[in-house]
Amino acid sequence: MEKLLVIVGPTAVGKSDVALCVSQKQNGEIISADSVQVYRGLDIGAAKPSARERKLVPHHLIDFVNPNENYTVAGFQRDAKEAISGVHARGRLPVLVGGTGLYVRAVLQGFAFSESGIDEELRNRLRSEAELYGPEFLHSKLADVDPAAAEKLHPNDLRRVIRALEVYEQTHQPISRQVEATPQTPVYDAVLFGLTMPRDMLYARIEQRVDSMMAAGLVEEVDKLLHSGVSPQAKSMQSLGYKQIVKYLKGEVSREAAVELIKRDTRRFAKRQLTWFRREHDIQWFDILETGGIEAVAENISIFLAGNCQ
RNA sequence: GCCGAGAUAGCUCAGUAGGUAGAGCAGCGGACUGAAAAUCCGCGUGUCCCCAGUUCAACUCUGGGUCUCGGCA
Repeated sequence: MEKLLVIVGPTAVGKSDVALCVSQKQNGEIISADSVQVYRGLDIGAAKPSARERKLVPHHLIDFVNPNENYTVAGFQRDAKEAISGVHARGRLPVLVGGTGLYVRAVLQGFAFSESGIDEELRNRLRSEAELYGPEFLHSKLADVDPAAAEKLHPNDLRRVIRALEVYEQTHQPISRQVEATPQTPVYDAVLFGLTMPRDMLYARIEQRVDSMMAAGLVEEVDKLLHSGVSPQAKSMQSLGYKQIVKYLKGEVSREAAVELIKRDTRRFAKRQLTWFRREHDIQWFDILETGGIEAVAENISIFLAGNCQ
């Protein structure tokens, strides 16, 4: 089984810095597990690693998707697998680092996605049905064909209700079949590390980071993207920082209000990430404050690896 | 200094003919298998400024104090 180092944690906790440090110590290459960093041109808001950092350690799965395209987990799973093999082929250690929990899990657990892609037409049809008859309508429709899935989903969780219906209509199988099809044994010989820090400190870092993104020209970046033809409706533009700045550029909110919104939504996002990763098994957690900073954490991870790599 | 208004959740504020209190925002917890930085669900977190008094019972009434904000000086 291929070895894999995984570093997860909430946004702004310092994952990239730790990963950079560990990768240098361990002869590693970084594979970003980040649903926004994949998009070209979304630099400041996505907090992409700098050119200098990318020169120091090779980074993968950054900057390779057109921001008007819709990238998905299935694509990420495929691309990540390939990237991981590539790193191994070079005799180096792949370091999967990122805050997109679903992407990480899809790789680690080898989710079995069906061959059929997304049927946009079907999706749009279901969406307009929901608009016409309300979310309850779709939910009860799902209850007819896939009662188990309906039971697990709240009628208001339109995304998932629609997805479950899509799977049923496309494959005539309940969505739970996908879950059953995922392998029970791990796909990689993975060691997982989770980074955290006291909540108030994390929030302070988030606010600081948003301020420096603004100072670095986030507004100009979004403006440029829109002018170069990126649709404000594009998935990439729904990301934190972009969504709110688009609103500002449209004149719907003031600059100050947009900044506050970004901060608030990023705090909420960090909380959701923590909830997600808390549930993940076999994570070795490091509190960055308790451990004594980025370098100390990286050192600890290296020590941990040394003891576990035999 | 005088006059007036106020002090209740992290913030802005509502409220109780006396029976230990509730909205919005913020926050906290949770779910999550092809949009996931997305989507969705749940939860008031409180020395009701302080000290006395009246009362079976005071956040509420009375007295005193402290602080804040207006106005006049």
